[in-house]
Amino acid sequence: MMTSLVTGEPNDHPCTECAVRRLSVCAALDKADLRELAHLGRHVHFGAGDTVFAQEEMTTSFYNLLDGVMRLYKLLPDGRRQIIGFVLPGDFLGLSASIHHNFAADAIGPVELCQFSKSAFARFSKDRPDLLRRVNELAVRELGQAQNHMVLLGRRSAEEKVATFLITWRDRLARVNGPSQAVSLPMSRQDIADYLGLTIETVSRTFTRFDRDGVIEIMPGSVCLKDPARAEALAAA
Amino acid sequence: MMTSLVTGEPNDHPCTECAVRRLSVCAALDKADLRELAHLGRHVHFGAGDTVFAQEEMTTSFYNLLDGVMRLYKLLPDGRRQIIGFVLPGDFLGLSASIHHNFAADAIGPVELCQFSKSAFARFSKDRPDLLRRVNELAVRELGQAQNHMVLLGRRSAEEKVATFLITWRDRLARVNGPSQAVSLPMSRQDIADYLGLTIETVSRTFTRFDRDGVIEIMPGSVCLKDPARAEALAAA
DNA sequence: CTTCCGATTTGATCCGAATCAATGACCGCC
DNA sequence: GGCGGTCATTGATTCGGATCAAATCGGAAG
Repeated sequence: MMTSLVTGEPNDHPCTECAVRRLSVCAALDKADLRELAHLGRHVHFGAGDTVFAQEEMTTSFYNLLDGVMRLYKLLPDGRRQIIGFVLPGDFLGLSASIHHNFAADAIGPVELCQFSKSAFARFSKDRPDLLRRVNELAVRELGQAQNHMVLLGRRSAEEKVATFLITWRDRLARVNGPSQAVSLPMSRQDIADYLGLTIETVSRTFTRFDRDGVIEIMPGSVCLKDPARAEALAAA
Repeated sequence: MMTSLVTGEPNDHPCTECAVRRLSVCAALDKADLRELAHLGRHVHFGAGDTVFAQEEMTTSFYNLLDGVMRLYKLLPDGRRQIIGFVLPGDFLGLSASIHHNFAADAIGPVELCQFSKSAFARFSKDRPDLLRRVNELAVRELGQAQNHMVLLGRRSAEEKVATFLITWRDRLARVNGPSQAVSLPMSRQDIADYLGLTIETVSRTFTRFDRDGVIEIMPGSVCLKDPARAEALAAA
């Protein structure tokens, strides 16, 4: 847990060549600012299952995810877990209303992150309204996702939850990798269950039913969306 | 529905005397800026049950709630409703990731709002990093609330949901009105049910049980927290 | 004061998803 | 190639909360 590798002092990759720049918070910056920001960020690596930060831990850094997938979650004292989101390349990580994190973040597979000291980033963004607005934009987008997820958790059946998850996840993957019929699922069934407010058994049964009904085809580490229209109908209704 | 009363051209109240300033987005502004902002905002009134804006409606304004309570909700095509939050005086309203609202907002009782044209507010905030940071702060706080609510919706029992709601609502009221054992509940049982992902019957039964067990005393339009410690224990576990 | 009507409470029953319990598939590792 | 372990699937049963169905309350209007 929590073994990070710093690959290169300050930041040996010029941000101008960053694969996720157009998706990330950095899209708001011009060349000169990017060059300056490059000195503040460092690349860090975490292995599969590693915890990048724990709930209640002090917030010292912001992160941009460069590669891999992460899960964000909150734990109740008795061990129940709610996954509040999955993180994809380009997503910004670490905004918090307090000086502590109020959720934990794990690497699902190996991940690469661009890490910024919170105070350095705050100093850098202080007089850059474009960057502030961009951070705002990302926070508001996340808020919108959270609101959609509340509807799913509070008012949808197991079948609708799973269908909605597949469609939403496919669309998010498409923004990063381009569209594809194959939907890669790097997270475990337990992760999906904890994201959807279900048990692992219910998730598994629903996948199996969708497979039998020809909506999807289950494959190791992914599913193939055989009938996207039907899946979308289940998700919308 | 949607009949608003504009009380006074531009804004006849000086913002310096605004009762909710310390809670609102305006807390970030100095006297000169406040005076300028006063010209951009106008006070509007809505009656009990009025819809201030509907889901999918174009986003034209931001609002500060001055007085009263509102509900924010999303509807599914078949009529299922999820209330994603209640709004109290000082709360900022209208942030959206798109040009449309992605939820609807109703006045629960009569409400007073301070309305700003979105474009005018954007122009005003453009070169005021302090204000941008304050908007950010409020968005991040709301995001935190949404994340907490996801845990509640996904992983808590009916009893825990109701207890958590009472404690959280009491604490929010306390920030506006100061602490009190009486917890005013201006929203209907149906509203509470749609906020907690339950049915009205389950909410009612849980209230009744808490009353019988001496945790609360049910009163018209409010409850009295007889045993806050026990309620907090139910909410925490 | 009485009537009316929506909001709330209470009761009986049902059902979807959780829980409990094996079994089966897929790894990495000797 | 077999072994142990984790993760996923499948089946049987239970249970919490939903649904269906009446009462009952309480405030507004006359």
